[in-house]
Amino acid sequence: MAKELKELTSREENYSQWYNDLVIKAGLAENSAVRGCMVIKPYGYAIWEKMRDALDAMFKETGHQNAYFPLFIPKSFFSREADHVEGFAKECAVVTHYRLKNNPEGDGVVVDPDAKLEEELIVRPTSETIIWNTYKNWIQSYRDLPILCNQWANVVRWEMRTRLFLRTAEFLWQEGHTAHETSEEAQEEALRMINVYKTFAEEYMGVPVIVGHKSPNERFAGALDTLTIEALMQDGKALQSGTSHFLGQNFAKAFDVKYVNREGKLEYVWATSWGVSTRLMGALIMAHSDNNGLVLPPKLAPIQVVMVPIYKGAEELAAVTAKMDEIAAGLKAKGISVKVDARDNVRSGFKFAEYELKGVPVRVAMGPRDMANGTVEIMRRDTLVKETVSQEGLVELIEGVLKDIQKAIFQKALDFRNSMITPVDTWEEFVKVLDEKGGFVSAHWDGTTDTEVAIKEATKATIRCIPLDVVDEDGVCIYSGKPSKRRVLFARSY
RNA sequence: CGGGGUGUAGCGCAGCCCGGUUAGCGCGCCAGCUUCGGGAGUUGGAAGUCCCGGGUUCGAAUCCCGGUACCCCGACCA
Repeated sequence: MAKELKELTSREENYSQWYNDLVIKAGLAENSAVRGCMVIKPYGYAIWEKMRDALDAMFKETGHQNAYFPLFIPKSFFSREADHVEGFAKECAVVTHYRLKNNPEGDGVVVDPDAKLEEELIVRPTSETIIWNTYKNWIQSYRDLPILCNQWANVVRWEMRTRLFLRTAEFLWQEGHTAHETSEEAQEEALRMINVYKTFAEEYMGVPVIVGHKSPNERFAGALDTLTIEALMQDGKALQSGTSHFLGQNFAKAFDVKYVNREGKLEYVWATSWGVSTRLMGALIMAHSDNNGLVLPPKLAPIQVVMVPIYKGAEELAAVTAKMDEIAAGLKAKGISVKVDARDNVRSGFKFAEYELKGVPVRVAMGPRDMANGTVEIMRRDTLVKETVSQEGLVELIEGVLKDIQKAIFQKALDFRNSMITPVDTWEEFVKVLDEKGGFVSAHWDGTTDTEVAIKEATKATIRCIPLDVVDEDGVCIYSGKPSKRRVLFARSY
């Protein structure tokens, strides 16, 4: 394996290839036999579980409950909201039959033509329609509101081009679907949840994000407003990492969901939906990793501390691992996840490289010299700096180092991100920055979809968002020269 | 869906152009000995429907036709 692991291509050569190799070699995921789908391996799934658990706790903290809705959506449900159909029609997997039979003309099986469904079923690309069809039965009065549900599920979108984690045909996600009495309440909910995502991205993933509104052109199909968190990858491309939508009464109208309000009158309910997916895994990998492999934030690392014994012979190994087990017990008591790797079929140098590839935040190595001196060697993954420290007070030291790594990788990503937001005022500058520097470009835009589309065609850059904290400032659109009231963020993106 | 590339042992590849003994190499795996503070050395061993189907030929990993899967680039999208 030694040589093979070294073959991680450098980021500078081909970022996409590097990312793909890293995902596969670090044991996170691989392509499945089914076109565009992925197999998430145990180590990758352990990271997803960490993310899922942290998010789930935050959803519950904000008053949400989990539920589960069907995988299959009758075609007729799907077509009730016009914008929604248009947004998803091109990428739906469709179930047309319910039975196979032995091939009468030879080997294998064929679809039984007698088993054609009356109405085709769509494999959910998102669940608004089936959920709103259900909510119709749940809601009659203002006393039934709000409904604050989330579901953890898989969805299928038959994308033309796929990339591990970033865009797969099937992906895992959570989708929140809420129903409210008033427009204001629904909008507050949408804002609350995008801020939950921001907190999660920054405090757990260590990935700084910009919160803002999508332009009308980039909005979710069927939404009145889409809020987004936009992250920046190390190659200067943006990644939409989570969205929260104010759906207005569109789905309530499409599925006829009315409630009796406090004045005794029938009214359509107001809705939101919000989601993040396994794409966050891609964000995590691309935001922090280096040419030695993954760099995981301690809060999401399946293994936070790995202990590698250095020894000659079985006796020394036993002695060193006994001491390590003792230290590990102390760490575990503090809630730190530790692995003592006492394998004797690979050498310690191999283990070092392996855990670096997997992004384990802290490595502790101990050999006979340390045993004699009462020390250990400790290395942090983010800086790769090694230090020999006393075994005395080691648990507290490691606790501190983990916190420090969590902070440091966020700060590093934040500094990089901030250095990659470039204000420009002319079209020439705009094109130049996109081509030569990348990252976000802060520029005036006249607010029209025509201009946005023209810019996209000319440069491949899209409006990532209109930041929530944008300050109003008079200017002229970099493309059309028409007046503009504020800057928006453009970038090339995944 | 268009352009380019790849498919040969668990993994990474050579061989193919120019058909010809028993299909090789590195890593990994199994056994032994020596090693062990940054991806060990050595000796022996196991492991292959050469992506699938058809064709040409005395003979096909190699040539021809068809299919299929994956990767990169583009259009589309979270």
